[in-house]
Amino acid sequence: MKSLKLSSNMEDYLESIYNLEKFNKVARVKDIAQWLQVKMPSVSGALRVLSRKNLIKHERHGYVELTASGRTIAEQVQQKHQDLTDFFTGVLRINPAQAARDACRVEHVVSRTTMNQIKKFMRKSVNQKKTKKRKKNRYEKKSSR
Amino acid sequence: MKSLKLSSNMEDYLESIYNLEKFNKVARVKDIAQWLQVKMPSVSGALRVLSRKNLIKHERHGYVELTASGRTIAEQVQQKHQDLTDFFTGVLRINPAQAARDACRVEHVVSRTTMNQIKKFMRKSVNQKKTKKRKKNRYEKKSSR
DNA sequence: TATAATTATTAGGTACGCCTAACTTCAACC
DNA sequence: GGTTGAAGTTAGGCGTACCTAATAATTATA
Repeated sequence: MKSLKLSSNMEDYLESIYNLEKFNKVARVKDIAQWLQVKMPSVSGALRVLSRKNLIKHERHGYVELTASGRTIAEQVQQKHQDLTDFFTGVLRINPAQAARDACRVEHVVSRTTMNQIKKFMRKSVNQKKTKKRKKNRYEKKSSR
Repeated sequence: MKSLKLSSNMEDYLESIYNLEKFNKVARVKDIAQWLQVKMPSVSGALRVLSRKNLIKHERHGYVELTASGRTIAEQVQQKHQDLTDFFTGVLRINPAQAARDACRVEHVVSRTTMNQIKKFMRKSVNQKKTKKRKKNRYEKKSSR
């Protein structure tokens, strides 16, 4: 590994490789470009940087693969993405498309502290909803008799 | 005005000028640099850009002033900042310092839609708290008799 | 297997945003 | 009124991240 802190953009590249490996089995330059809405030369450049940091393995004209450390980072970003999306749709009632767009940008700038509180909040609000549901059901049963 | 969409960085410059005008009466290059943790030449460069977009007025070696349209943008960003900070501290229970840091970064990437839902959510949760408080108070009175 | 189409890379250029070093302007003080 | 220190600017350079155009490698097809 070279430097520690990764730019938002490099995180995006890792995340897209992670997703492509998951959905397409393999990640290719063209697919990464399409996923991130950039041109292929931009991907080539980024892959060189990520290779030097030992976050991916990439041989000329070959598939792109995450290394163990690359995967770890990708999973962390991906997890933030998922948690933020859930929070935006489930708590803030934002439509899924917009929630995904916001998550994509927020995931790179939000602190660990805040992510933890978001998750804590969601656990709490899930419990509250369950309680409400139980109450509501009881009420409905009563009134339907 | 030249182009419409402003970069995060330029928004930061506007916001800092806005805050300095508010707290120091006037905004100077040196203070902006200090506020944003950059060097003075970076500020000079940014001010040239903002001038060309008619968002600030700035004469060589003089104070920096927001124009009407610059002020409008600065206020919008500042408002987002405030709302996010309130949300982070009030709803997510994040400590003020961390909340401010997160707000600084999130304010540039979060959508209008999401900001609106955040505000809606806060209004709702304020009402719930009031209700809870009323209930609690009633309960306390009862049990203290 | 030669050719065509697709995929990937390299070369070179742009924009942004930061920096240091060197210079200018301003204000304050002797 | 000249000197000096602080504030501000300009010049020039660096890193990131994108692009187009040209070239190379690979894969598919006739």
